[in-house]
Amino acid sequence: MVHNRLPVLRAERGLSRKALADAVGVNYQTIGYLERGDFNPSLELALKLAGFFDLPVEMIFSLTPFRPLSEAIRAEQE
Amino acid sequence: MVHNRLPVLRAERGLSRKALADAVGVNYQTIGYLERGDFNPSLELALKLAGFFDLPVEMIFSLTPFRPLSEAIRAEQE
DNA sequence: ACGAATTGTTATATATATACAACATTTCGT
DNA sequence: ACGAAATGTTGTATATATATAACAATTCGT
Repeated sequence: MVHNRLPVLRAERGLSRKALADAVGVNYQTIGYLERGDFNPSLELALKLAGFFDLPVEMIFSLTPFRPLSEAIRAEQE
Repeated sequence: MVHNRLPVLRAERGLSRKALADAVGVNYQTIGYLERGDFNPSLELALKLAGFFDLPVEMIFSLTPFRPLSEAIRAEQE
């Protein structure tokens, strides 16, 4: 199972699913499936999403659960 | 289409396809398909491969063609 | 409070990734 | 030079990702 930070990243930029879907060239419902964890993106889609958010793939998708970004930031400040 | 550096990385470590396949938990022929570009790995497999090689996904898989590692190293030395 | 946009969900169809088997060809150790 | 391991390739079967449609529920702008 692959965990993802799509909902947070999308929310942070105030994007609708449709807007994100258009940006990476997939159907808007595909984004919904991904956010709900119904399935994982293909590698190609993952790379496009990483490109769009300008983040490494690993910061968006992970084999182990993500810490909430808020926590991660606090931890980093020690 | 996704480009990949699997053949180089595997060769560099003197691994057989079977050894790599076992390490990431897939059939050895799946590695063959990937190296030949017959299809792309799932995101899950890509993350496992990145973990195995201890490299970011983007250094193994890319939407744009890779420069040969040898060239990339020379370019970096300028 | 209204309508419009967004989201959640279900269903169907197609494309793609993976497993597995079988076999020919190539490479490698001794 | 021999056998063993590794590779390339083809075919079949199954699981998963994506597109699309349809609709109910929710959120948002005005």
